[in-house]
Amino acid sequence: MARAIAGGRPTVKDVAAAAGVSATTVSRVLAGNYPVSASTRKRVLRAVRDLDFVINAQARALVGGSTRTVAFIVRDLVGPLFAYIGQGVEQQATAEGRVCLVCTHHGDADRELELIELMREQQAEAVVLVGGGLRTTEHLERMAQIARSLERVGSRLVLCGRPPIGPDAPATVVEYDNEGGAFAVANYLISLGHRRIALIGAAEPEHTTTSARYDGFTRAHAAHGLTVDTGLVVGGTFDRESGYRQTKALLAGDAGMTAIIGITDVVASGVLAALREAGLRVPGDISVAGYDDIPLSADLTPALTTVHIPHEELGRAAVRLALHRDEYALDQHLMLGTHVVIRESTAPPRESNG
Amino acid sequence: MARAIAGGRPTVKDVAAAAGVSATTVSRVLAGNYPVSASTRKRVLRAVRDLDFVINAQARALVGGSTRTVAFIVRDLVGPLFAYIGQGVEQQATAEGRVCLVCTHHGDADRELELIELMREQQAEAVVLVGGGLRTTEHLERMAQIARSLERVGSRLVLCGRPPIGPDAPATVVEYDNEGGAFAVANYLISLGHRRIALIGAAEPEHTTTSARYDGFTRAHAAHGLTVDTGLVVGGTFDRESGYRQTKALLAGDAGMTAIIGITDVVASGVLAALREAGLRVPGDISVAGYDDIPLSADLTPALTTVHIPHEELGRAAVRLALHRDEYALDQHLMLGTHVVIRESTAPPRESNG
DNA sequence: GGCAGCATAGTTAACGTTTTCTACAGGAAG
DNA sequence: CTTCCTGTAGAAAACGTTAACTATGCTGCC
Repeated sequence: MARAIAGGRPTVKDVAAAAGVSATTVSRVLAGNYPVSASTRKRVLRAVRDLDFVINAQARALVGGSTRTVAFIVRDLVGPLFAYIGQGVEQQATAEGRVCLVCTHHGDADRELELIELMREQQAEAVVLVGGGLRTTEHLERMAQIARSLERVGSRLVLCGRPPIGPDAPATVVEYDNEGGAFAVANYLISLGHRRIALIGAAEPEHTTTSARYDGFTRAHAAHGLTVDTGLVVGGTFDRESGYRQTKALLAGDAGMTAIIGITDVVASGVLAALREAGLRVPGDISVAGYDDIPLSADLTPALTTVHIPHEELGRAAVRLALHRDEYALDQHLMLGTHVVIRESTAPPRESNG
Repeated sequence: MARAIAGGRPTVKDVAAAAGVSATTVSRVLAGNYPVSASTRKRVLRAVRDLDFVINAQARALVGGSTRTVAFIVRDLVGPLFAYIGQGVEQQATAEGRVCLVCTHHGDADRELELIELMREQQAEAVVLVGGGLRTTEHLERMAQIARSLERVGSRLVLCGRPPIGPDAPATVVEYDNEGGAFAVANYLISLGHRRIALIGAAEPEHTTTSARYDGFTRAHAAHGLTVDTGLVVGGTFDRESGYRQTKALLAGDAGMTAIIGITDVVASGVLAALREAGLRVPGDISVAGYDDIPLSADLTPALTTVHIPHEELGRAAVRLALHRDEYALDQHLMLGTHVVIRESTAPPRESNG
């Protein structure tokens, strides 16, 4: 007892001395992987409590081979989308007895690479990259190289919500059906009778998220024998402000749409604000839909029809697949489904002609 | 090169062999803390690149003494409040060259204690506890003991957004003025002329956050010579559903309040929903305020008057103080200010009698 | 020319675990 | 009464790195 109060960190040796056994025996009592007599076990556990001993995870990892650590690298902790995926990662990691390292890169691709390197130093068993990234060939090649680097040291690169980097790169990929969700929501609006549907925020064709959603939007039109009026497809960024501004512009231009799809829920919230300001009622005068199904969307007025992404399962699956890649060897590329969540912001157009 | 492709994780020894030097020299080149000739350095760095070597952080920590790791333990990753504080923790940790471990306990106090233990195994330099916790003497005593345990191993317990656990417990505390914010918002409503103000969600008197807010609420009344009608102080959890249900109940009971304060913004969003459903206008018929100033509150209709908490600075300060506790020795208890953010959900009562 | 002092580099012993491998009982089987 | 397990325990090596010494040339100075 005196020792515990006096000294620094007690070690296995200290416990062994206090219990009158060898360090080996202490280790075995703690691990429970070797027969130890009941009386010895009792004495050891007593000493552990008395000294307030905890094992040194670093030392254990050094000899044991594995750190039991999963890293996740994310743009920001605060975005609802990222947070939910991160939540899934953390939960699954915890469920698998792993500890979670987290880093943010705030959209800086170079920083992202640095962080991966850092996680390699930390000997993370898996490195989960969350959210979209650059699609330049240079970046992809660097990423593939990193995937190989990680594989060499027994770790695993996991792409979560981001398309694969190449056929030969050893990486686990967990995507969601971005194009399918866009198809579904556009299809739903068309089925309601809408014929002139605007898509706001489809700016960067190189961005994987944007282009997949645009593709689904187009395919839905084609499926109904319609063609997309490119005048109704406008760009912008992923924020609220952008949705607001672009909606104002469309209204001013008298585009004549009966429905608007925001490229994300956040954009859609800006759309709603602009429409409200213009005195238009949703969904009476015009229907609005979003994408992502972030918690905000249920709280908007009216509650937003949107596309649900299985955020949390995305994170969980990422960790599960990566840690059990022997069992799931054939399944290292997973595509999770999306579906439309119908709320109050959509209705048939005023004069239905469908 | 062949070695890098063939083998497992290259070690300092492998690099040393490839560069024709000793392991010590490699270590010195990497650390840059000892003179090494330019030519040697070049050869070593070359070998590092060729072998795609990264240092083993565990082994370094084992001998070097420090893991350069900060742990933060939080209720959930997804709550906006926690996420922002977590963001602050992560940023400051990164700025200080530390790596961040994250765990969630989902409100389970025992799990929280387990996690602290786990972080002690991980040899985290600081263990940051985010958000309110229980205030029972038993829990406080256990917490104090943990603080001492951590101190013995050179780590540090940090309470972030939670009051101190006791004068003798070695812990860093970064609070925000919870009581003051509650006073301010209640005072503001009273000044507008409100006399019957409901407080929704003040359920658990043992919860630190709840009780501080209730105290501020009471003090504001007292400052104006008013007494709180306990019939207007109702319990519930911290979610939207709770705000919704409790508001319904108050309306049904004909409580006659002219303003409602939600214990959090999320609760307040439920309040707004219930009022809207009842056909009451905010702030025309009734005023509503929240607490926390999460991003959602600006997007609600009407935008919510609330109390701003310096979320991110809370997290940053927590890490800063803990890591530099030699410099900030006298300053290990910090109280950050809060202030009311007036938006559109509050106005004088319909028949002002103030 | 001898010697202090500096710039480099290497040797060796830690750090705190786990994992062989070895050891010694006591009991069962022959 | 050996012999051979089986149950329990310890000794020593290993994990990958760093830090405290030690060693070797040099340079420069008396």
